Amino acid sequence: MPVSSVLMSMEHEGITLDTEALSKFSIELSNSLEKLHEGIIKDAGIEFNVDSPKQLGDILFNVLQIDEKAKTTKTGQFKTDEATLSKLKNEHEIIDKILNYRQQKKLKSTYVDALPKLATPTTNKIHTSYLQTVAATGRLSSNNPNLQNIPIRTERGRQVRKAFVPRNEEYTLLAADYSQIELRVIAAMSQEETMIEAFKNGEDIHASTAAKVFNVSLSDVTREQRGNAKTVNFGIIYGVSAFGLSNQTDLSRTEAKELIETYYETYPKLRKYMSSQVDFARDHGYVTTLSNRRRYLKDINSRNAIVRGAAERNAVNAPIQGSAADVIKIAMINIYNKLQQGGFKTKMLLQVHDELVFDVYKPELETMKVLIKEEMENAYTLSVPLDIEMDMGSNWLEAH
DNA sequence: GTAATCACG
DNA sequence: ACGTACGTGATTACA
Repeated sequence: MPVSSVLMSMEHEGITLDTEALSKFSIELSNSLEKLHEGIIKDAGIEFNVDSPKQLGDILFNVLQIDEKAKTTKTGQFKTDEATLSKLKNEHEIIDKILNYRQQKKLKSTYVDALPKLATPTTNKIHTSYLQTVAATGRLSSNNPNLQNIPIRTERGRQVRKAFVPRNEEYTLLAADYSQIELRVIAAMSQEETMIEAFKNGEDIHASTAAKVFNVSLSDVTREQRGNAKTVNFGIIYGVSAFGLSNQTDLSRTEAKELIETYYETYPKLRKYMSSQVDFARDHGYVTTLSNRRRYLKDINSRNAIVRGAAERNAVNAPIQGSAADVIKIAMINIYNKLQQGGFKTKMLLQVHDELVFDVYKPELETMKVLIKEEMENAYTLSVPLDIEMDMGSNWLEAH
């Protein structure tokens, strides 16, 4: 309940959009899309709707016969998703054009063209809605428009993020995000000393994990080892399988299985904690977060092993993801109250699961850096420190 | 209304 | 042999 008034303020405040930058970008994308579309039709040798996965699958696998062992979806259509197409990049020149077309079309229709239409004409501000009763774990969700999935991973995507700007010259955007909050939560909840120690020492957790599981010194950890350790660390939060890990890495099923086993030997309390969560769920029918939010798991005792397996992963993941959500909500309430009490002009604008975005009145900047960091790090006391990264700039990309 | 796809943490 | 990592929302095609 206390979060709701904070969300109301954030929704009402809105964030300013550089609509001119987006309309220029839209024209660029139109030109690029037209060329790609032309090339795709030429390669196919026949006119078809490139936006239809059904028609595209027919062209790729029946007409061009790019892959005789093409996989299908549960409805019998050929799969044409990114993972599938990426593997076929070297088989035909059409593939790369389709991947580029898809990416640019997504950016244009979902963000570049859609967002300016939602801006209030007099202010150029857009106002999302935050929902507290959608996500099963206690996270927020955002819609109309969703401002929790603004692109960042590709260069073109980052152009979209650049269009989120401070309200005027007197303000700067500041983004503050929790560093590895879910891993810190699982380390604290499981009381896994080795992992707690790594966080207390301010270590790079993925490198630290790699050093331990591959039995090398921290300075000898290769990029590949760190990458694999990072994937396992994330996988643990979701309830990894050897299959899932091998899918996400270059490791074989057997290697993935061995890595998971070594991981649990390195962090034995983690495995204990995870099975205790599953046991609790079997006995009570739900699991809880730090703030006692419950997630009910009706399938936890299902006779169907697939269904039960999914519920067991939920039993492990929900307390972690949900506790991280508890922590940031507490931080939001405390920051909001401080901003109100201090009569500051700075406003909290956005929440993206482990990140808060502020429009900071420049004369308040030094005060805000301290206040925000302090409140986020001390929102909840765990047996591991919470660490914040923050940055600022004249747009959301620079602030991130 | 559902499926497929893809954007984010 | 099966089916497999957690949580969302928007767009498009299509029945």
